[in-house]
Amino acid sequence: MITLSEENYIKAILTLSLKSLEKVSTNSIASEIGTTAASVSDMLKKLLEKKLINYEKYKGVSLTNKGRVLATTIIRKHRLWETFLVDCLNFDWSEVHIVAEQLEHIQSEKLIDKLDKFLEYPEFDPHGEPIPTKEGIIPNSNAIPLNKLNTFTKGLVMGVTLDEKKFLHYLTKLNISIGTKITIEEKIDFDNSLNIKINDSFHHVSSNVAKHLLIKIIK
Amino acid sequence: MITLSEENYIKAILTLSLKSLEKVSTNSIASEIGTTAASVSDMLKKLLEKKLINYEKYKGVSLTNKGRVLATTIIRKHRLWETFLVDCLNFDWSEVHIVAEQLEHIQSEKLIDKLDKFLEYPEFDPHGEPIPTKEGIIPNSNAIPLNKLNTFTKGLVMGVTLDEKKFLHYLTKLNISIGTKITIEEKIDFDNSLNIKINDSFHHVSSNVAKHLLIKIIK
DNA sequence: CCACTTTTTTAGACATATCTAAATTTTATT
DNA sequence: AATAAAATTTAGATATGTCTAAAAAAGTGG
Repeated sequence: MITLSEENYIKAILTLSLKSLEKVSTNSIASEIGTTAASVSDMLKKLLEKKLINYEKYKGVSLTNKGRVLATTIIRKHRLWETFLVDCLNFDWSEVHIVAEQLEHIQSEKLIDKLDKFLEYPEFDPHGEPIPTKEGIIPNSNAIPLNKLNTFTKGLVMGVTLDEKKFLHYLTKLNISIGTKITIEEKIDFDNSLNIKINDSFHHVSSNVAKHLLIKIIK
Repeated sequence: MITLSEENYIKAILTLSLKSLEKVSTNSIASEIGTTAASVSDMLKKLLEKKLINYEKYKGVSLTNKGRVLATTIIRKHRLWETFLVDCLNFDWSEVHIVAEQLEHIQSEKLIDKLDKFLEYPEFDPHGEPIPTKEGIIPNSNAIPLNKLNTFTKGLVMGVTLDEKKFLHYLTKLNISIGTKITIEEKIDFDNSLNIKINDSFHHVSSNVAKHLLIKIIK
């Protein structure tokens, strides 16, 4: 069972992860949530225990795949509820946030699927932010395929353009999922394959893999 | 600030109050909520502190006016959300309860007013239960005016049919509000006035007052 | 490379909400 | 009215999530 408080931390960690390449710091989480570094430190132990984050003392935090899926789901719920509040209930877009912060924690997959359908599968919330899919993918405007990036460009994986079991399985093996940080280390002219850095380890991927990975450039 | 847990207790107390004339017992609350009598005992102290209940050790519980208003609001929210789930999202009426149990605790008066409007001010939820008004009145099907009741009939005040300041002020003075238990002690033929028992004290009311009080007969 | 600053963690409290087991009060029965 | 049974409360624990203050680790500049 994941508590409301844990959900808020996981969401904050994703939000911060999307802003920079660095691992997320205890202090940044504290200021994002509006609490103390001590409280964050306590909570990180619990989140590690539940395998929602990767965490070493004094070394910062990143989300595990499980954590990323959870965080994305919460953001999906938040943005769908915001859409409902503005489109159906005629709320002003500026006042929906606090209400959606409560609604995003309602536990019912069925509810959110039915709400999605009722709203006719909106792609963007009232603030223009993309609504993550049921599968945990954050559809992205500024995301471009990995093979179009220049050497030494850094970016975050925002989604994939191929929904094939073997492909997704391969990505998992490479430790690539939504939100994973990738740096282009070298482009090989011969076959358009790439040497890339995934988190802290180096890998080689084919052009065919690269063209199906959507990346948002950061920093 | 009222916590989620406190809201659940207050709601349970109203539910039980509407079923019988007796003061609500610790054990009945425990089985309604699904907890132990010890936990209920602890919580009752907190609710008394917050002036949401009338409570004396070993003597049972009743809601104060403040508590009744809160409880009615929660039921209003619950029933409006159930209506939304069934009418808009095509949930089956049998599966909405657990989701509505979560949604009923969302804190936003504006949200519930707008939802009410969106649903076009429904009078009954999908289970046929009346939806309390914004003012905390539980509209009632089987409620009849106090002056139509026979001697020694017992009932609960379900609403009023006169929305006049002086009238409501007078009811407050008599300690009458939604959910108050009334027994007809004597009907006076001369002017159709009544001697009634309100909770444990006796009062005399005019025919004019009696005809504007809606009562649901119990037991 | 050593001292200073910043960041992070730990230690120890506190509040909420729950539990089990024991004590107390009320109620029912003989 | 005494005693047994039932209901209720208290005592003492536990778990979550928070805090302040102190300790420890990491980073920074002369």
